[in-house]
Amino acid sequence: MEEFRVPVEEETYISLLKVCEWNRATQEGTRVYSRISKSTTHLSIRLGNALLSMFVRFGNLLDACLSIDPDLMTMTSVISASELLGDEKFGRGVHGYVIKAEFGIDVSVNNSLIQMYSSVGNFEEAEKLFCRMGSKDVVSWTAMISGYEKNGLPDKAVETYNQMEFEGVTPDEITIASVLSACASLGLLDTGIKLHELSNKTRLIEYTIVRNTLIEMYSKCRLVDKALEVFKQIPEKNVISWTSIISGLRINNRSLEALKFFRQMKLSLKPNLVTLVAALSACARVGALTYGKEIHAHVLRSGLGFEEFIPNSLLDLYVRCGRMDYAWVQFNAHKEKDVSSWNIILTGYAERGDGKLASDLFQRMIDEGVNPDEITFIALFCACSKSGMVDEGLEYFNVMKNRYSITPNLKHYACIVDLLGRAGFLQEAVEFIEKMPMKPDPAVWGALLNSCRIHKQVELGELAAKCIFEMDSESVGYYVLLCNLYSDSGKWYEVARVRKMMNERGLTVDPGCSWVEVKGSVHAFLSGDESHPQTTEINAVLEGLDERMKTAGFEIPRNSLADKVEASKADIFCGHSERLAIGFALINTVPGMPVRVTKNLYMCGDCHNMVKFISKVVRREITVRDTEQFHHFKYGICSCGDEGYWRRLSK
DNA sequence: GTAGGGTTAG
Repeated sequence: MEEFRVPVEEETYISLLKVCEWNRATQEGTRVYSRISKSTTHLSIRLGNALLSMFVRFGNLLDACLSIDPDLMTMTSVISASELLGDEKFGRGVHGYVIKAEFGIDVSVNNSLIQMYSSVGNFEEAEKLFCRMGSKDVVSWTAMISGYEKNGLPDKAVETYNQMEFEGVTPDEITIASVLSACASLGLLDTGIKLHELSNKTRLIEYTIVRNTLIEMYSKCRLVDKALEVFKQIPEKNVISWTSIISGLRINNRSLEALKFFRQMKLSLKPNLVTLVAALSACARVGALTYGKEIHAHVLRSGLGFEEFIPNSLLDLYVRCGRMDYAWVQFNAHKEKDVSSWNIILTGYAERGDGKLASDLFQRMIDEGVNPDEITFIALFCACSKSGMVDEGLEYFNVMKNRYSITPNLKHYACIVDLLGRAGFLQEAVEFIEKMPMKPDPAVWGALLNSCRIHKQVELGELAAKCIFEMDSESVGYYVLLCNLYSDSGKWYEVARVRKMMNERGLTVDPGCSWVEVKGSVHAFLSGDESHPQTTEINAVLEGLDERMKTAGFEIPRNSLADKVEASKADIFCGHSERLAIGFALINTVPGMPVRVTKNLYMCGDCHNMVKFISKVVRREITVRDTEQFHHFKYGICSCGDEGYWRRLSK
């Protein structure tokens, strides 16, 4: 840069600073700064802000602060800049300056300080400031509420909101949005509904942000139809409205509908990264490989292929669709792999019951200098459990605590109970639970109950169930497990008793549903649904296969449609919908083409047998991904160890 | 004349 020969106007400095800032020209920028500080003793606010903005972009906050004689507005900018960069130390420095320069009575300055402290998780400081503030406004309250909400303390957020209401402060749309978000994460439907009513009364409902968070709240409280209703009422839906409803449907197991909304959205709006991640997640849940690949092509074309969560979402898509080949291509193409990338691919092998490969991968991950996190170990425990690698699993449990200093949480304990129990070490599993340093939750007992089902240990299973229902009598999954334990053990009277209990408590099991992709689009099959136009043909194919199985000397699986006496076998909650999906795929695809099915429940033993047989006689590879694992059928053999490790043990 | 604080979706 040339020396300036003429007196330079402020405007010129500002332009120069902007050029340096945008070109990240640190040295030149610093030279301009030193020239400015030599040529003038007084900085105008505009010049100060330009300098500040440049230094902030360079990450040099100290210079940023020293370069100016800040006023109130500049102070708030500096504070929010330090929050943006997560630099609490600097923020504290500014705080000190605020006190010295007597800015401390300004509400806005204090609000930004509260925000800064709570966003770095320093609630002690934020609360202290908040309490000491002579005059608080709605922004101060909202800063506290959203601070709690975003940093994992949603209950404190709701509490603070109640306090605010008590003190007679009127909330605005941002307050409502923040507290609704907290209700969403807590599943506080009652409070959420009250806020909805309040929004109607105060007309705050007119703000799209309020409706958007209502969509989130209702979705997370499992009332996705209510969310749809709110969505329809938004006159000008923005990207967040669409993304909220797409992910709302996704988390309520309505991914196919979610994709429908995604398509519709694209007619009028451009999806952003968050939308794309939600859409990819929906694709992954229903095995929509072709559509997912289209999105992949689209993100590559628009240069977003390696932005933020996109690479890992794509990886997850391929793993869940059972395409480990694509998954590896994606994994290797992604240069900035993080621990999640490794976790996704590890989970893939865990779901396939490939403990050996998972443990090799774990070693590779360590060798490449990636630090495992708690999810890594959950994946590892699952892999070990499904492969019967008990000793290895227990060893990882020690390694996790001792080498990686990760304190086991309830999920880890549940995994270990599963590891021991599945392998038949039920007594050890019980002792393990007794020695836990915290109160076992329903999931821990659920792992034991599942093991009891596998090993037909009715009495111990009943004990586990009793512990579960004392804490959680709402989750249907545990009733299903208990029913299956009884039915596997031939205790029909008990099965009927549990089912009656479920009815009395108004609990229903999701209907069985299977998805299959044929010629690029996904078709859904509900168990027992005969409304599909090709039902007759599908049934004919399945009956034909039944015949062939009979001739081949197989035990004939019962036909789900003719299934009248329900509580008579281990598969009462399977629904057999995968049979319909497979039948449909066989009719509509060319011979030899692999069939990939995804289902929302566990696959029962009968279906497992039947699919094994089908894969043999029609000479097709058939993949069924159920809620627990992948079953890859080929030549009459399943990848889960023919009948699955746990199935063999239970015989 | 303009500017600063709290803002929803993964």
